[in-house]
Amino acid sequence: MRTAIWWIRRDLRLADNQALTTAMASAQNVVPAFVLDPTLLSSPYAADKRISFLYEGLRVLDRDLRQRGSRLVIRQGKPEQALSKLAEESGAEVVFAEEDISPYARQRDRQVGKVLPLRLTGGLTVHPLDSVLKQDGQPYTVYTPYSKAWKALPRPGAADLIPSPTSISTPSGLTSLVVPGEPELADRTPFRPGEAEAQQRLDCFITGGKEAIHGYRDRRDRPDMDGTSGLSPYIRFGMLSLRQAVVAARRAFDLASDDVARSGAETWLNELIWREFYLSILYHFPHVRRRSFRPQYDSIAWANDRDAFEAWRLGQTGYPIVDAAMRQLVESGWMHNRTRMIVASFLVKDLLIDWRWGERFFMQHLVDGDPAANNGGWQWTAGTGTDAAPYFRIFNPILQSKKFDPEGRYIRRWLPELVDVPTRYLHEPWRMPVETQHQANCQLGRDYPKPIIDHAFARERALEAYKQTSG
DNA sequence: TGAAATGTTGGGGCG
DNA sequence: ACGCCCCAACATTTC
Repeated sequence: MRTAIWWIRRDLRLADNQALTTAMASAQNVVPAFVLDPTLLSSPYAADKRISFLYEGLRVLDRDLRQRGSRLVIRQGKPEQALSKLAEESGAEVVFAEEDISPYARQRDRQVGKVLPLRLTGGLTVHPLDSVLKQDGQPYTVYTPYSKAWKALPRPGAADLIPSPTSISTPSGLTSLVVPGEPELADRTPFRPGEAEAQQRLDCFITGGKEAIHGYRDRRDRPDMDGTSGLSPYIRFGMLSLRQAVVAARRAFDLASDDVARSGAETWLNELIWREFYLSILYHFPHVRRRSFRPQYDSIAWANDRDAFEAWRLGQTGYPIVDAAMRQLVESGWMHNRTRMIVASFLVKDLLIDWRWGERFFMQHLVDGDPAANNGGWQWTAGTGTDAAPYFRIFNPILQSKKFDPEGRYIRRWLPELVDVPTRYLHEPWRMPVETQHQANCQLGRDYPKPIIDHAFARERALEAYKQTSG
């Protein structure tokens, strides 16, 4: 075959890329193409910061391609139309792409498949999603048995990773749009896009000792520490493949000098498997995108108070750990995983607001926003999903705050109005005597809100509301 | 990948 | 010395 299109979607990398490799093995010329899809870019789930990260990532990918004698071709419009036109112009006979599994992606790919030969390859996951199944052929719906089955399969090693091609032959003369974007938006997140940046972060994480993956088990739950990998946006856009990450986890395991270090590597591997588990859930149960995995929970009598949602969204609930986390999300496009659970529990259980409101808001702000992982996380917290927390498992935002941000460094980082509040009042500032409020330059109700709800009351209300579903 | 309520145990104060 | 109470610490059960 003379020419093929490598259609890039969420695989912005040259190394370990099965779609690119297959295209190059099948055709002499490869056209790396990205389609700006208005349906995705103007979706109610779109996020400015995530799109900026994507656009910057495309610029970096274009530079990487040019170093190999190729270039990125950007087009706009409905993918089936844009790709048909590009195929015509370039003489491409086939389109290769890494499989994506969200309901929209699958519907989109069906449309493209109607007008062009579309060959989908693996690469989104380590194990193909229909290869991790129970004995009876049904998909797993509980994490632990899923992870056991996942780990029982042969795992890729370093030798299985596909190296980056040294040169790619691409026909000249094809027109390309300039990547749109506002770099100043991208600057407001702590993530610099690109495959090289992803590799560098991965290397630091794997070889960084007790401050990195080898301390991961003990540090990952502490939002006041730099204890996580910070790789989620890169995995989201395929600047790092899950295979690469899993191989690195193994390497970290082998480098580990004691049980703590080994369990750090094992814990991180489990997080990668969680990601794959939720991809599997969305693939096998696409209805979760709109509804509860367990139908009886679609009948919860949500309070859905708009003012309460506003307070949550703006980080004005009066619970410092919640508010700090929401400010972190909106300002940086990222939130620590522990606080994701805390704010989600607060929205769903304390404020009794439909988890879909929170799911959408997260998608509108997270640089790493991924439909499968985000949906899985929200349904887990809401107790409506697979492997769900039982409905009565309700986080106490004060205890969580004391436990995971004991000195309040995370709270003070994101809530400047509380910097001078003594630590003993920081997790529950409403207990602060008036005199202390003056000394701390923080008058409750003026500089920082009083709590919008009493947790003990909210807990009882949530238990009652969930009980009504007879779940 | 909770938290609260309830139960149990054991040390120490005290009459 | 003994029984009784209190309560912290821990365990178990319940939501």
